[in-house]
Amino acid sequence: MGEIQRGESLLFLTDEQIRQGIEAIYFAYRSLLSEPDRILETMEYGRAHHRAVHFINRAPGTTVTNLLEILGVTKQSLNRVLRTLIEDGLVESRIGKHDKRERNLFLTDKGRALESELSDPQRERMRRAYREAGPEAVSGFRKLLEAMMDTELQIKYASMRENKDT
Amino acid sequence: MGEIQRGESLLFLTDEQIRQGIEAIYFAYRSLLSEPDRILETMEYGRAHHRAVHFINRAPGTTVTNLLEILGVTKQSLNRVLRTLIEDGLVESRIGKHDKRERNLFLTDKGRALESELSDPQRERMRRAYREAGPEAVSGFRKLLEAMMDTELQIKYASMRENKDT
DNA sequence: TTGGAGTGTCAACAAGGCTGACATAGTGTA
DNA sequence: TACACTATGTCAGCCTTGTTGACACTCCAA
Repeated sequence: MGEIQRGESLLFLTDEQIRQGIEAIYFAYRSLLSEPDRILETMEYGRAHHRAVHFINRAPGTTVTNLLEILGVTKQSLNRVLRTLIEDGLVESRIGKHDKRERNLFLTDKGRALESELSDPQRERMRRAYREAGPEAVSGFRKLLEAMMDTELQIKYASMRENKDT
Repeated sequence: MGEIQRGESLLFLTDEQIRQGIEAIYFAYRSLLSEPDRILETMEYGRAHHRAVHFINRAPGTTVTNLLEILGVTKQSLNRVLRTLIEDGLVESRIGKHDKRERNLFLTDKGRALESELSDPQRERMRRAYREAGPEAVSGFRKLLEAMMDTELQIKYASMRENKDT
Protein backbone atom coordinates (compact mmCIF):
# COMPACT_ATOMS: atom_id res chain seq x y z
CA MET A 1 0.00 0.00 0.00
CA GLY A 2 1.18 3.51 -0.49
CA GLU A 3 0.55 5.90 2.35
CA ILE A 4 3.22 8.50 2.04
CA GLN A 5 4.92 9.11 5.31
CA ARG A 6 5.34 12.75 6.03
CA GLY A 7 7.08 14.24 8.99
CA GLU A 8 5.03 12.62 11.65
CA SER A 9 4.63 8.95 10.87
CA LEU A 10 1.33 7.77 9.54
CA LEU A 11 2.40 4.20 9.89
CA PHE A 12 -0.53 3.51 12.16
CA LEU A 13 -2.77 4.06 9.17
CA THR A 14 -1.26 1.38 6.97
CA ASP A 15 -3.53 -1.29 5.58
CA GLU A 16 -1.73 -3.82 7.70
CA GLN A 17 -2.46 -1.89 10.88
CA ILE A 18 -6.07 -1.48 9.89
CA ARG A 19 -6.47 -5.17 9.19
CA GLN A 20 -4.89 -6.10 12.47
CA GLY A 21 -7.29 -3.81 14.26
CA ILE A 22 -10.27 -5.48 12.64
CA GLU A 23 -8.99 -8.92 13.48
CA ALA A 24 -8.26 -7.84 17.04
CA ILE A 25 -11.86 -6.80 17.52
CA TYR A 26 -13.07 -10.05 16.06
CA PHE A 27 -10.94 -12.19 18.35
CA ALA A 28 -11.58 -10.07 21.42
CA TYR A 29 -15.29 -10.08 20.85
CA ARG A 30 -15.30 -13.83 20.50
CA SER A 31 -13.30 -14.20 23.68
CA LEU A 32 -15.73 -11.96 25.49
CA LEU A 33 -18.56 -14.28 24.53
CA SER A 34 -16.78 -17.45 25.49
CA GLU A 35 -17.66 -17.55 29.18
CA PRO A 36 -21.35 -16.68 28.85
CA ASP A 37 -21.59 -19.14 25.97
CA ARG A 38 -20.20 -21.90 28.09
CA ILE A 39 -22.68 -21.15 30.85
CA LEU A 40 -25.59 -20.78 28.46
CA GLU A 41 -24.94 -24.24 27.10
CA THR A 42 -26.13 -25.67 30.38
CA MET A 43 -29.47 -23.88 30.26
CA GLU A 44 -32.41 -23.29 27.97
CA TYR A 45 -31.32 -19.76 27.09
CA GLY A 46 -29.08 -18.32 24.42
CA ARG A 47 -27.08 -15.22 23.61
CA ALA A 48 -30.21 -13.35 22.70
CA HIS A 49 -31.53 -13.83 26.22
CA HIS A 50 -28.28 -12.61 27.67
CA ARG A 51 -28.41 -9.44 25.60
CA ALA A 52 -31.99 -8.72 26.58
CA VAL A 53 -31.30 -9.29 30.25
CA HIS A 54 -28.16 -7.19 30.07
CA PHE A 55 -29.88 -4.13 28.68
CA ILE A 56 -32.96 -4.43 30.86
CA ASN A 57 -30.62 -4.53 33.81
CA ARG A 58 -28.86 -1.43 32.56
CA ALA A 59 -32.00 0.53 31.95
CA PRO A 60 -34.73 -0.79 34.24
CA GLY A 61 -38.16 0.26 33.08
CA THR A 62 -37.09 0.50 29.46
CA THR A 63 -39.75 -0.04 26.84
CA VAL A 64 -39.93 -2.72 24.19
CA THR A 65 -39.41 -0.18 21.43
CA ASN A 66 -36.32 1.19 23.09
CA LEU A 67 -34.91 -2.29 23.49
CA LEU A 68 -35.64 -3.01 19.85
CA GLU A 69 -33.62 0.01 18.83
CA ILE A 70 -30.70 -0.85 21.06
CA LEU A 71 -30.57 -4.45 19.98
CA GLY A 72 -31.29 -3.80 16.32
CA VAL A 73 -33.55 -6.81 15.80
CA THR A 74 -37.16 -7.23 14.80
CA LYS A 75 -39.94 -7.24 17.33
CA GLN A 76 -40.79 -10.84 16.44
CA SER A 77 -37.28 -11.87 17.26
CA LEU A 78 -37.14 -9.93 20.49
CA ASN A 79 -40.58 -11.04 21.47
CA ARG A 80 -39.71 -14.69 21.27
CA VAL A 81 -36.95 -14.06 23.78
CA LEU A 82 -38.93 -11.70 25.99
CA ARG A 83 -41.84 -14.10 26.19
CA THR A 84 -39.78 -16.91 27.61
CA LEU A 85 -38.06 -14.57 30.05
CA ILE A 86 -41.40 -13.30 31.31
CA GLU A 87 -42.93 -16.78 31.48
CA ASP A 88 -39.96 -17.98 33.45
CA GLY A 89 -40.24 -15.11 35.87
CA LEU A 90 -36.96 -13.40 35.02
CA VAL A 91 -38.48 -10.28 33.56
CA GLU A 92 -41.51 -8.35 34.69
CA SER A 93 -43.53 -6.43 32.15
CA ARG A 94 -45.57 -3.57 33.59
CA ILE A 95 -48.08 -1.54 31.67
CA GLY A 96 -46.81 2.01 31.16
CA LYS A 97 -48.10 4.70 33.48
CA HIS A 98 -48.20 7.61 31.05
CA ASP A 99 -48.86 5.59 27.95
CA LYS A 100 -50.67 2.36 28.62
CA ARG A 101 -49.65 0.89 25.30
CA GLU A 102 -46.08 0.74 26.47
CA ARG A 103 -44.61 -2.03 28.54
CA ASN A 104 -41.92 -1.19 31.04
CA LEU A 105 -39.47 -4.00 31.55
CA PHE A 106 -37.76 -4.90 34.81
CA LEU A 107 -35.62 -7.75 36.00
CA THR A 108 -36.92 -9.81 38.90
CA ASP A 109 -34.51 -11.12 41.52
CA LYS A 110 -34.26 -14.26 39.47
CA GLY A 111 -33.52 -12.18 36.39
CA ARG A 112 -30.80 -10.28 38.17
CA ALA A 113 -29.32 -13.56 39.28
CA LEU A 114 -29.10 -14.78 35.71
CA GLU A 115 -27.64 -11.49 34.57
CA SER A 116 -24.92 -11.75 37.19
CA GLU A 117 -24.15 -15.33 36.43
CA LEU A 118 -23.66 -14.56 32.77
CA SER A 119 -22.03 -11.15 33.00
CA ASP A 120 -19.80 -11.49 36.03
CA PRO A 121 -17.16 -13.61 34.32
CA GLN A 122 -17.32 -11.27 31.36
CA ARG A 123 -16.74 -8.26 33.56
CA GLU A 124 -13.98 -10.09 35.33
CA ARG A 125 -12.22 -10.67 32.03
CA MET A 126 -12.67 -7.04 31.15
CA ARG A 127 -11.40 -5.89 34.50
CA ARG A 128 -8.26 -7.97 34.12
CA ALA A 129 -7.67 -6.51 30.68
CA TYR A 130 -8.24 -2.96 31.93
CA ARG A 131 -5.85 -3.48 34.79
CA GLU A 132 -3.23 -5.06 32.61
CA ALA A 133 -3.40 -2.40 29.92
CA GLY A 134 -3.72 0.60 32.22
CA PRO A 135 -5.88 3.73 32.24
CA GLU A 136 -4.35 5.33 29.17
CA ALA A 137 -4.97 2.28 27.04
CA VAL A 138 -8.52 2.15 28.32
CA SER A 139 -9.08 5.71 27.31
CA GLY A 140 -7.74 5.10 23.82
CA PHE A 141 -9.77 1.95 23.55
CA ARG A 142 -13.00 3.73 24.39
CA LYS A 143 -12.20 6.62 22.13
CA LEU A 144 -11.58 4.39 19.17
CA LEU A 145 -14.60 2.20 19.68
CA GLU A 146 -16.81 5.24 19.83
CA ALA A 147 -15.29 6.59 16.67
CA MET A 148 -16.11 3.30 14.97
CA MET A 149 -19.78 3.32 15.82
CA ASP A 150 -22.57 4.28 13.49
CA THR A 151 -23.84 7.69 14.53
CA GLU A 152 -27.10 6.12 15.50
CA LEU A 153 -25.49 3.66 17.88
CA GLN A 154 -23.14 6.35 19.12
CA ILE A 155 -26.14 8.32 20.26
CA LYS A 156 -27.71 5.34 21.98
CA TYR A 157 -24.41 4.57 23.61
CA ALA A 158 -24.08 8.12 24.84
CA SER A 159 -27.62 8.24 26.14
CA MET A 160 -27.14 5.03 28.05
CA ARG A 161 -24.32 6.64 29.95
CA GLU A 162 -26.35 9.61 31.08
CA ASN A 163 -26.39 10.00 34.83
CA LYS A 164 -24.08 7.08 35.18
CA ASP A 165 -20.70 8.74 34.89
CA THR A 166 -18.99 9.28 38.17
CA MET B 1 -17.04 11.45 30.76
CA GLY B 2 -14.59 12.45 33.43
CA GLU B 3 -10.90 12.69 32.69
CA ILE B 4 -9.02 9.69 33.89
CA GLN B 5 -7.54 10.71 37.17
CA ARG B 6 -3.90 9.94 37.67
CA GLY B 7 -2.24 9.07 40.87
CA GLU B 8 -3.88 6.49 43.04
CA SER B 9 -7.26 6.68 41.37
CA LEU B 10 -8.61 3.40 40.15
CA LEU B 11 -11.78 4.94 38.86
CA PHE B 12 -11.18 3.37 35.48
CA LEU B 13 -11.82 0.03 37.13
CA THR B 14 -15.31 0.82 38.41
CA ASP B 15 -18.12 -1.47 37.44
CA GLU B 16 -19.63 1.31 35.42
CA GLN B 17 -16.45 1.76 33.38
CA ILE B 18 -16.23 -1.96 32.81
CA ARG B 19 -19.82 -2.19 31.65
CA GLN B 20 -19.38 0.73 29.30
CA GLY B 21 -16.37 -0.96 27.80
CA ILE B 22 -18.33 -4.13 27.13
CA GLU B 23 -21.17 -2.20 25.56
CA ALA B 24 -18.73 -0.19 23.46
CA ILE B 25 -17.30 -3.36 21.98
CA TYR B 26 -20.75 -4.68 21.29
CA PHE B 27 -21.86 -1.55 19.45
CA ALA B 28 -18.60 -1.10 17.60
CA TYR B 29 -18.55 -4.69 16.47
CA ARG B 30 -22.09 -4.39 15.18
CA SER B 31 -21.22 -1.23 13.33
CA LEU B 32 -18.24 -2.92 11.77
CA LEU B 33 -20.52 -5.59 10.36
CA SER B 34 -23.11 -3.21 9.03
CA GLU B 35 -21.56 -2.45 5.66
CA PRO B 36 -20.63 -6.01 4.71
CA ASP B 37 -24.05 -7.14 5.89
CA ARG B 38 -25.75 -4.66 3.63
CA ILE B 39 -23.68 -5.84 0.68
CA LEU B 40 -24.14 -9.51 1.50
CA GLU B 41 -27.90 -9.08 1.42
CA THR B 42 -27.67 -8.62 -2.32
CA MET B 43 -25.83 -11.88 -2.90
CA GLU B 44 -26.04 -15.55 -2.06
CA TYR B 45 -23.32 -15.37 0.59
CA GLY B 46 -23.34 -14.65 4.29
CA ARG B 47 -21.05 -13.55 7.08
CA ALA B 48 -19.48 -16.97 7.25
CA HIS B 49 -18.32 -16.61 3.66
CA HIS B 50 -16.87 -13.22 4.40
CA ARG B 51 -14.89 -14.57 7.32
CA ALA B 52 -13.53 -17.46 5.31
CA VAL B 53 -12.53 -15.24 2.43
CA HIS B 54 -10.97 -12.74 4.79
CA PHE B 55 -8.68 -15.24 6.45
CA ILE B 56 -7.76 -17.05 3.26
CA ASN B 57 -6.78 -13.69 1.85
CA ARG B 58 -4.68 -12.99 4.91
CA ALA B 59 -2.90 -16.32 4.85
CA PRO B 60 -2.89 -17.64 1.30
CA GLY B 61 -2.17 -21.34 1.21
CA THR B 62 -3.58 -21.93 4.66
CA THR B 63 -5.00 -25.36 5.39
CA VAL B 64 -8.51 -26.33 6.36
CA THR B 65 -7.43 -27.31 9.86
CA ASN B 66 -5.75 -24.00 10.41
CA LEU B 67 -8.82 -22.16 9.23
CA LEU B 68 -10.96 -24.26 11.54
CA GLU B 69 -8.84 -23.20 14.48
CA ILE B 70 -8.88 -19.56 13.58
CA LEU B 71 -12.61 -19.46 13.00
CA GLY B 72 -13.54 -21.71 15.88
CA VAL B 73 -16.30 -23.60 14.11
CA THR B 74 -16.81 -27.24 13.21
CA LYS B 75 -15.45 -28.65 9.99
CA GLN B 76 -18.97 -29.43 8.80
CA SER B 77 -19.90 -25.81 9.19
CA LEU B 78 -16.78 -24.54 7.50
CA ASN B 79 -17.02 -27.11 4.78
CA ARG B 80 -20.47 -26.01 3.74
CA VAL B 81 -19.12 -22.52 3.21
CA LEU B 82 -15.89 -23.62 1.59
CA ARG B 83 -17.69 -25.90 -0.83
CA THR B 84 -19.82 -23.12 -2.25
CA LEU B 85 -16.83 -20.81 -2.49
CA ILE B 86 -14.89 -23.43 -4.41
CA GLU B 87 -17.82 -24.32 -6.64
CA ASP B 88 -18.33 -20.67 -7.45
CA GLY B 89 -14.68 -20.26 -8.33
CA LEU B 90 -13.78 -17.85 -5.54
CA VAL B 91 -11.45 -20.21 -3.72
CA GLU B 92 -8.98 -22.67 -5.10
CA SER B 93 -8.15 -25.78 -3.12
CA ARG B 94 -4.79 -27.33 -3.96
CA ILE B 95 -3.59 -30.65 -2.64
CA GLY B 96 -0.70 -30.14 -0.24
CA LYS B 97 2.81 -30.64 -1.57
CA HIS B 98 4.42 -32.08 1.52
CA ASP B 99 1.35 -33.71 2.95
CA LYS B 100 -1.12 -34.74 0.31
CA ARG B 101 -4.00 -34.98 2.78
CA GLU B 102 -3.88 -31.27 3.32
CA ARG B 103 -5.64 -28.73 1.15
CA ASN B 104 -4.03 -25.37 0.63
CA LEU B 105 -6.56 -22.66 0.09
CA PHE B 106 -6.13 -19.65 -2.16
CA LEU B 107 -8.36 -16.89 -3.41
CA THR B 108 -8.88 -16.60 -7.13
CA ASP B 109 -9.15 -13.18 -8.75
CA LYS B 110 -12.88 -13.46 -8.33
CA GLY B 111 -12.37 -14.33 -4.67
CA ARG B 112 -10.11 -11.37 -4.14
CA ALA B 113 -12.73 -9.17 -5.75
CA LEU B 114 -15.35 -10.33 -3.31
CA GLU B 115 -12.99 -9.88 -0.40
CA SER B 116 -12.33 -6.31 -1.45
CA GLU B 117 -15.94 -5.52 -2.00
CA LEU B 118 -16.84 -6.70 1.48
CA SER B 119 -13.81 -5.55 3.39
CA ASP B 120 -13.00 -2.22 1.78
CA PRO B 121 -15.85 -0.32 3.41
CA GLN B 122 -14.99 -1.98 6.68
CA ARG B 123 -11.39 -0.90 6.40
CA GLU B 124 -12.51 2.56 5.41
CA ARG B 125 -14.58 2.84 8.58
CA MET B 126 -11.64 1.62 10.60
CA ARG B 127 -9.28 4.04 8.93
CA ARG B 128 -11.57 6.95 9.72
CA ALA B 129 -11.77 5.89 13.34
CA TYR B 130 -7.99 5.47 13.56
CA ARG B 131 -7.42 8.87 12.07
CA GLU B 132 -9.98 10.52 14.28
CA ALA B 133 -8.72 8.93 17.47
CA GLY B 134 -5.02 9.25 16.77
CA PRO B 135 -2.01 6.95 17.13
CA GLU B 136 -2.01 6.86 20.91
CA ALA B 137 -5.61 5.78 21.09
CA VAL B 138 -4.90 3.12 18.49
CA SER B 139 -2.09 1.78 20.56
CA GLY B 140 -4.25 1.61 23.68
CA PHE B 141 -7.02 0.03 21.70
CA ARG B 142 -4.79 -2.73 20.38
CA LYS B 143 -3.22 -3.31 23.74
CA LEU B 144 -6.55 -3.72 25.46
CA LEU B 145 -8.05 -5.98 22.84
CA GLU B 146 -5.07 -8.26 23.05
CA ALA B 147 -5.33 -8.37 26.81
CA MET B 148 -8.95 -9.44 26.44
CA MET B 149 -8.27 -12.39 24.18
CA ASP B 150 -8.16 -15.99 25.28
CA THR B 151 -4.54 -17.10 25.34
CA GLU B 152 -5.28 -19.45 22.51
CA LEU B 153 -6.62 -16.72 20.26
CA GLN B 154 -3.87 -14.39 21.38
CA ILE B 155 -1.36 -16.85 20.02
CA LYS B 156 -3.19 -17.20 16.73
CA TYR B 157 -3.45 -13.45 16.49
CA ALA B 158 0.25 -13.06 17.11
CA SER B 159 1.21 -15.72 14.61
CA MET B 160 -0.92 -14.08 11.96
CA ARG B 161 1.11 -10.96 12.30
CA GLU B 162 4.43 -12.64 11.79
CA ASN B 163 6.40 -11.13 8.94
CA LYS B 164 3.69 -8.55 8.48
CA ASP B 165 4.67 -5.95 10.99
CA THR B 166 6.40 -3.05 9.35
C1' DT C 1 1.07 -52.51 8.39
C1' DT C 2 -1.54 -50.09 11.24
C1' DG C 3 -3.20 -46.10 13.95
C1' DG C 4 -4.14 -41.54 13.66
C1' DA C 5 -4.48 -37.06 11.11
C1' DG C 6 -6.62 -34.21 7.54
C1' DT C 7 -10.36 -33.87 4.84
C1' DG C 8 -15.08 -34.45 2.81
C1' DT C 9 -19.87 -35.48 3.17
C1' DC C 10 -24.61 -36.95 4.68
C1' DA C 11 -28.41 -36.29 7.84
C1' DA C 12 -30.75 -34.11 11.46
C1' DC C 13 -31.36 -30.52 14.56
C1' DA C 14 -31.27 -25.78 17.15
C1' DA C 15 -30.72 -20.81 17.76
C1' DG C 16 -31.90 -16.77 16.28
C1' DG C 17 -32.19 -13.77 12.59
C1' DC C 18 -35.85 -12.38 8.86
C1' DT C 19 -40.65 -11.17 6.36
C1' DG C 20 -45.58 -10.87 6.06
C1' DA C 21 -49.95 -10.75 7.99
C1' DC C 22 -53.14 -9.86 11.40
C1' DA C 23 -55.02 -8.53 16.13
C1' DT C 24 -55.73 -5.49 20.06
C1' DA C 25 -55.34 -1.58 23.00
C1' DG C 26 -54.52 2.95 23.64
C1' DT C 27 -53.34 7.87 21.92
C1' DG C 28 -54.01 11.92 19.75
C1' DT C 29 -56.02 14.81 16.42
C1' DA C 30 -59.34 16.60 12.88
C1' DT D 1 -66.76 11.40 18.30
C1' DA D 2 -64.41 9.08 14.52
C1' DC D 3 -60.33 7.81 12.59
C1' DA D 4 -55.46 7.25 11.90
C1' DC D 5 -51.58 5.95 14.02
C1' DT D 6 -48.52 3.77 17.65
C1' DA D 7 -46.93 0.05 20.73
C1' DT D 8 -47.21 -4.41 21.38
C1' DG D 9 -48.12 -9.40 20.66
C1' DT D 10 -48.46 -13.51 17.89
C1' DC D 11 -48.72 -16.97 14.05
C1' DA D 12 -46.45 -19.12 10.21
C1' DG D 13 -42.70 -19.93 7.42
C1' DC D 14 -38.10 -19.14 5.75
C1' DC D 15 -32.79 -18.60 5.94
C1' DT D 16 -28.06 -18.81 7.72
C1' DT D 17 -25.02 -20.79 10.44
C1' DG D 18 -23.93 -23.10 14.19
C1' DT D 19 -24.13 -28.03 16.37
C1' DT D 20 -23.60 -33.75 16.75
C1' DG D 21 -22.94 -38.15 15.01
C1' DA D 22 -21.55 -41.28 11.62
C1' DC D 23 -18.87 -42.83 7.94
C1' DA D 24 -15.32 -42.83 4.17
C1' DC D 25 -11.01 -41.97 2.07
C1' DT D 26 -6.19 -40.79 1.69
C1' DC D 27 -1.94 -40.48 3.45
C1' DC D 28 1.83 -40.02 6.99
C1' DA D 29 4.68 -42.00 10.34
C1' DA D 30 6.05 -45.29 13.66
